[in-house]
Amino acid sequence: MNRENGDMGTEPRERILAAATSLFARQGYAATGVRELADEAGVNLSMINYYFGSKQGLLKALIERFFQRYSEVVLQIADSPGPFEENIRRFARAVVGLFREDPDMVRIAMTELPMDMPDLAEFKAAKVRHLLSHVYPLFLDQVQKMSERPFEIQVAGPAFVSSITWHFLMRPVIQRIFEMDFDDAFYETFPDRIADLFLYGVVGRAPETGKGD
Amino acid sequence: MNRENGDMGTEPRERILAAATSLFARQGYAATGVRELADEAGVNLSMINYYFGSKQGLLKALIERFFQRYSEVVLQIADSPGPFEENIRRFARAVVGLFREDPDMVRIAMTELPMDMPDLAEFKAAKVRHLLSHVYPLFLDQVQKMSERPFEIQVAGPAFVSSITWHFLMRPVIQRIFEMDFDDAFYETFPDRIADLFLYGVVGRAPETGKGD
Amino acid sequence: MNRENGDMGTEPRERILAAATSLFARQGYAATGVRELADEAGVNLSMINYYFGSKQGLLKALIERFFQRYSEVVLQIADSPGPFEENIRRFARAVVGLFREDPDMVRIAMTELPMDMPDLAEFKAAKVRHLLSHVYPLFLDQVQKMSERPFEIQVAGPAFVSSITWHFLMRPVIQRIFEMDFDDAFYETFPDRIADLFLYGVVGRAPETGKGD
Amino acid sequence: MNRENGDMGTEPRERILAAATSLFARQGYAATGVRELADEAGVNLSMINYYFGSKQGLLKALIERFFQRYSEVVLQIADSPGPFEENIRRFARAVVGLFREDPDMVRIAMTELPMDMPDLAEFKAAKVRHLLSHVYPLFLDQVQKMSERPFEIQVAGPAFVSSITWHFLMRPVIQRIFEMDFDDAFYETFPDRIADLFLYGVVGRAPETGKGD
DNA sequence: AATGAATGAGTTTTCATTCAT
DNA sequence: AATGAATGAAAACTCATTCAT
Repeated sequence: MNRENGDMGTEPRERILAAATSLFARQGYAATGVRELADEAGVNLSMINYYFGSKQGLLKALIERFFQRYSEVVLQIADSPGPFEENIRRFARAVVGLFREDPDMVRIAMTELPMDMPDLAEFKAAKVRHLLSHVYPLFLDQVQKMSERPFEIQVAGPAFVSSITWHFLMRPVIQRIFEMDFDDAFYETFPDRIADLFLYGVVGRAPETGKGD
Repeated sequence: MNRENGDMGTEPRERILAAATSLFARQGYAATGVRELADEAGVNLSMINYYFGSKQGLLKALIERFFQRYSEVVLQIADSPGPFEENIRRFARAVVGLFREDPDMVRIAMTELPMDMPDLAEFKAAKVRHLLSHVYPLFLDQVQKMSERPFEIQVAGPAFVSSITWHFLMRPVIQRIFEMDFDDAFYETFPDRIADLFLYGVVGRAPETGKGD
Repeated sequence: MNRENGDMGTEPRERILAAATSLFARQGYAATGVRELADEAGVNLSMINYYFGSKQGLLKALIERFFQRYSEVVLQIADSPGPFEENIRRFARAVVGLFREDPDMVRIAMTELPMDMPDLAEFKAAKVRHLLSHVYPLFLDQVQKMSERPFEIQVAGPAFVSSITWHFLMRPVIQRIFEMDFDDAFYETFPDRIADLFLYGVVGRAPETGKGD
Repeated sequence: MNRENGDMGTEPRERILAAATSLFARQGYAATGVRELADEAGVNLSMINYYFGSKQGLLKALIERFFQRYSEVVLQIADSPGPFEENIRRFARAVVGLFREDPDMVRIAMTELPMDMPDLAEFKAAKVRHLLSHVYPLFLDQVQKMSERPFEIQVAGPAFVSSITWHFLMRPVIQRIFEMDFDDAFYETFPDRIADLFLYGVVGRAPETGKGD
């Protein structure tokens, strides 16, 4: 064994997935070569095709894994619904928790849609639609009654999701701009900050429910 | 004149920029070939290097142009500040107006950051920082007083920007999910919906200065 | 095995080196294309980059190999020095023998210095300096005593080397001019002719240790 | 006039020739681009083809000019022959004088033989043959009588020429190796050193004729 | 006489993938 | 399971030259 990097204890297949996650997130799928990938993973070039059939297959495996986890997290909330506000907060906490586990995966799953993979595009669309069909019931009925304004899910839904996702996509940029670091303490309150903002806006009334438990 | 496609009235240079905008947005920078680009623009392959030096130079020109326009729009508001709420609404309207002009550019400018263009990354970061240094004063002081909760610009700022940007990045997906179309009528009210959401949240009080309803 | 030309017995790497030696010598490094080279070697185009990294890497490998051999030959003489005249003759014989093995290599190693390979230029300069530092002691001390005129190594050294090298560089031209052929018989006496000329000039006294006549 | 380099007083045609001489000598004909050339000369790109028809035409003009001058110098000596030794010395002085005027030209005329210019190759060969037919009579008859050894023009001729030419081709290298500079003083004695070496060798008898006059 | 935009064939290099071992 | 040599297509880019002005 004379490999030069990476976590050599783990399986080759896992090492490839880890290397791909890192490189695809940093450089993009199209801009990352399989040779570079094999080097980073410390495996032979041919192993990528051996395990995943093709570079495309590797990306597909990555994205499927991400949505698998996403589904688990979301459906768990959908299966035991509570009051509206609590749903929002649980959703924010769960998604933030998931995204923190592997921010690179977020970028890949959200960003990459190779033009020559229509089946992957369809797969993603189907997954998202399926997720939403479970999520919206958590909010839609209740918010219609509570809101003093007409509620447009096509506007509010993406806005809520984006306020979490965007944070992870742009985290390096945001950190540089505000010359700060997002540490564990920040992420304890972050989901509730997001939920508060979504529920009451920047100038809205104080929430009765405490943040960060 | 024996060109074979594209909008032949405009200049070659402009046709290349237009083709690049469309293709980069749809397929990504790395996945788009210069041959494909030249075909789409109806120009000779060499014209890309002739006008822009390299494929990278073309991307840079594209992004610089976008931020140029972005700056103009934002600084125009910053130069004549008004009350907090009005600033938010003007900002939302201006940015939505700009993004509608060329949604493809939004995707490119926000998404593409080729690993081997550190100068471009720095350029973008500098532009954003400069913009923000003009924008935040419009909101920061006033919102601190108005808000009943502690205000965190690092959370609320990106959330506000993302609620607009994300809409344009994900528009095709959102349209498919809700089986609808974003027409002119929608965009008349959209900026104020975004502003309302940011100001008062989904369940917040009705705005007095409602627009479009 | 379905290769179409060249000497198929040898390894691809060697075939590339052989083809490059021939083509670079005949046409020059810059004027020889990698496509042409791959054809001549009977290998796939990509093999050149596979084995040598780049066209430049191929040239470098060629030149390094030449100087490697040159060093061996010269240092072998330097390691067992004899009387001055004998040193000169042994040097001439050794160098002529080396150059005859691969005249094309001589041309390449002496002529090619691509502007964009400063490291190669430095490599060559270092090699030559190293060689000379071993060679000059063979002659310098003794010739100073023997010569009736002041001895200038900067003039005589290059003149001696050039009288051998030039022959191989200009051989095709010389052959055409004198309408003759340089055969084995010629090369048996050639080194001593060169040595005689260097030692005694065209009108100098006959050498006692004449060879080949 | 907003040109950035070169001697702007001279004609465009001359500036192109000067730039080509410098660049071809440094980088080689094949490795020098016409755009680079036009920049160096401070003329428009198209002027090269306008004046010389093609890049090849430019090289041809350069080489023809060199051999024109070479011929003049050599034939001037051939027209007024003297005793053998004097011929040798006059030849050396004349050629060194010529080469010093434009060392770059020497390199180009001696080195460049583009494969796709057979007419130029023939032109050069014809010129050289013509020159030699005038030069050899200066030496051949007389040296045969004087020499104590059999004289081989095919060996001695090139050796004599090379001892001068090589000096100019390798001058930068030689200077670096010996950490010295070839100044005017050096070139006053250089032709006679070369002639001495050719006539009597390194250990031959002292010449009666003084050097450097 | 002079320009510079435009051309198309050419360049070197890199790519994902395959295959014999 | 694993290797690494080999492939052929495609990549980005450069070239000398031409042409309308």
